[in-house]
Amino acid sequence: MFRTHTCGELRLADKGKEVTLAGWVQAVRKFGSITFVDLRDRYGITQLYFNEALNSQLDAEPLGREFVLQAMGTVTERSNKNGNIPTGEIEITITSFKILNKSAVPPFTIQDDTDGGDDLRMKYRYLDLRRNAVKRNLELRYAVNCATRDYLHRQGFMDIETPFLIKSTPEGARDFVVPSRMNPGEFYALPQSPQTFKQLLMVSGYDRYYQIVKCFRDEDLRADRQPEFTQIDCEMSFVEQEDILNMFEGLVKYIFKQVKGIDYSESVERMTWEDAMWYYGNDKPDIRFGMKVANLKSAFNKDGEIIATGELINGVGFGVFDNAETVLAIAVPGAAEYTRKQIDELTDWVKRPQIGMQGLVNIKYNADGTLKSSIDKFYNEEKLKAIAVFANAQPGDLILILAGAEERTRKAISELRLELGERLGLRKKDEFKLLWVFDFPLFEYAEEENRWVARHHPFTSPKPSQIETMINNNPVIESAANYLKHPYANIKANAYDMVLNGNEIGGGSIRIYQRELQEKMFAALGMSKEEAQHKFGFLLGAFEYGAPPHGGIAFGFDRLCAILGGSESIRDFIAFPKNNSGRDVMLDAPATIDEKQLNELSIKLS
RNA sequence: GGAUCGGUAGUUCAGUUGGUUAGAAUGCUGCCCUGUCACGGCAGAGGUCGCGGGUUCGAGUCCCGUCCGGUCCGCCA
Repeated sequence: MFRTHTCGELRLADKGKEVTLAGWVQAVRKFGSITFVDLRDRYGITQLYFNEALNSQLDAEPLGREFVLQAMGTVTERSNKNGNIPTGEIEITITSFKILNKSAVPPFTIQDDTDGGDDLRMKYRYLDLRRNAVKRNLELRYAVNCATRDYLHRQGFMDIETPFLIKSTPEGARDFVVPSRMNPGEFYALPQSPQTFKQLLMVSGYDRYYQIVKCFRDEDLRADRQPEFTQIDCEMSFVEQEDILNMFEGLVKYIFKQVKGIDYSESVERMTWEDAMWYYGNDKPDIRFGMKVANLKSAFNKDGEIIATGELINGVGFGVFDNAETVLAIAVPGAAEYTRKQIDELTDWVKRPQIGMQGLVNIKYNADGTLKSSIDKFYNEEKLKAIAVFANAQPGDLILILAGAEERTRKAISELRLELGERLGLRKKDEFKLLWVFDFPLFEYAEEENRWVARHHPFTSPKPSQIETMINNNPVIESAANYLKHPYANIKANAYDMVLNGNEIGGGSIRIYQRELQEKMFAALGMSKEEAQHKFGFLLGAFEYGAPPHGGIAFGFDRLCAILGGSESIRDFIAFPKNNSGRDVMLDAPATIDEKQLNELSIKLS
């Protein structure tokens, strides 16, 4: 037997027991003829005490960091206790020991606050994974996994595996492809999601399906994006949007409870996509804080009622506002006392190419009610006051205004809002706020191709009231400049996203389940009948054999874990992640393959 | 495809207007130490300043190119 106990379990109550421990040498502290060793395993650290009787053996077989050691001895009460670790009241007085394996000197310290940089840690990931900090993340991931399976199992969901070697489809992200040796010149694709398979399972009658499954997308990476990632993929039959929202906010609340001990008792907030865009400039707003966006240029409010705010800023000869398509403002609470330097710095921030604004207008709504702005030349105090009130500012607030083209300005004000929320400490890591965003547009206009693309995916159903609009109108866009006037631009989808603290953690839809509507959808996306049959014939065929109404959702598992763990980056919640350029620096993959392999696959490199 | 920050000892970093022998901490090696737990003390080893080119009397430092890594934009239904 290699061990009787782990390195994390012995306590004072075990005093006097004869035990055998096995683990890694965390640290060696030698004092003349006695030696202390911290022995570590997955469960904790236990101190070993080697007295003078073992001194000569230790001299002959010196211990180094990360050696694998088996040690036999007696559980003893310490004379000097260590309150910092759970086993700190005891030590093992060693009677004999055996080095099970030696270790080279590790390239970085195996400690919570390691001295290793990211690159090095990834290269030696198997050492990095020994560290508590990373281990805790993987434990959290496993807890989320268990809670998910537990909840879905109890709700009658079945885990059914779907294939990884499937067919490439042009819609959506780039596919990773795999050459077929037995079918020269042909390729499999790795799934971007099991979408069509889970829909086929609905046709087959497995009315509650789930899978915690790898998905693959050959697109550029980010801190929260990996080329292979894990989804909690779910689908249900005989459901409406409301059923799905209830079922899966139940799942997320259950995860909160099981993993974080949080009772998320209030109901999850809901917001239409239009409201999200209007008030936050963003389809995944962080609603942990306010600072809603005010549209100074619009003569209408969000509901189309005339409010004539455009009069506030137009017609005074301030070209920046007069010529802008959109003028958007946020009131930053308590920031009226920002210095010139701080405001200049914010101005530089919005001028960065990633944000791309020309400048930033500010109005200080001082605590004493006076106003001071960078546009005093054009607006008297009365007008400034009116703007401030419209932007929902209180005395003491700083109003920041961006002007420019609609899409860019919305995006910029959204980024600015998040940045200030961050700087003001309004985005607390331990505060969790869920939000459903729904009624997304069904289509998006793809400028390069002058056609419609599915905003979610081509299996998403339109709102029932708009099916007629979709069927009765020609999808062809006559004039690219006027695409917004096309009836398709206003069709809303039966689609919904779950947002957590400003991150999209899940998204789904009620699907199309009639062949005719699905064919119309493919046609709307510019696909010929033959093309649709060639690419999705299996699905269209299945829809002829009694497809039930169905819908579902998929959660980004890695991202959900990262947010619950208080991290921006998903890499530390994945045991073996890829780097920024999609490389595995430990394996040094991807790599070239030899001529023989290429020949077998009938592949010639260009 | 683009922007931006970084690359100096095993590791994490400092290195002034371009100027003597490139430093610190930590790790590593050796010796000393009977109660440490970030042990301590003494001594020592350790560098193609990512790579290539240029400017200069002289380059870790300036310029150009390139490779590698981080973050972001585009992209990611």
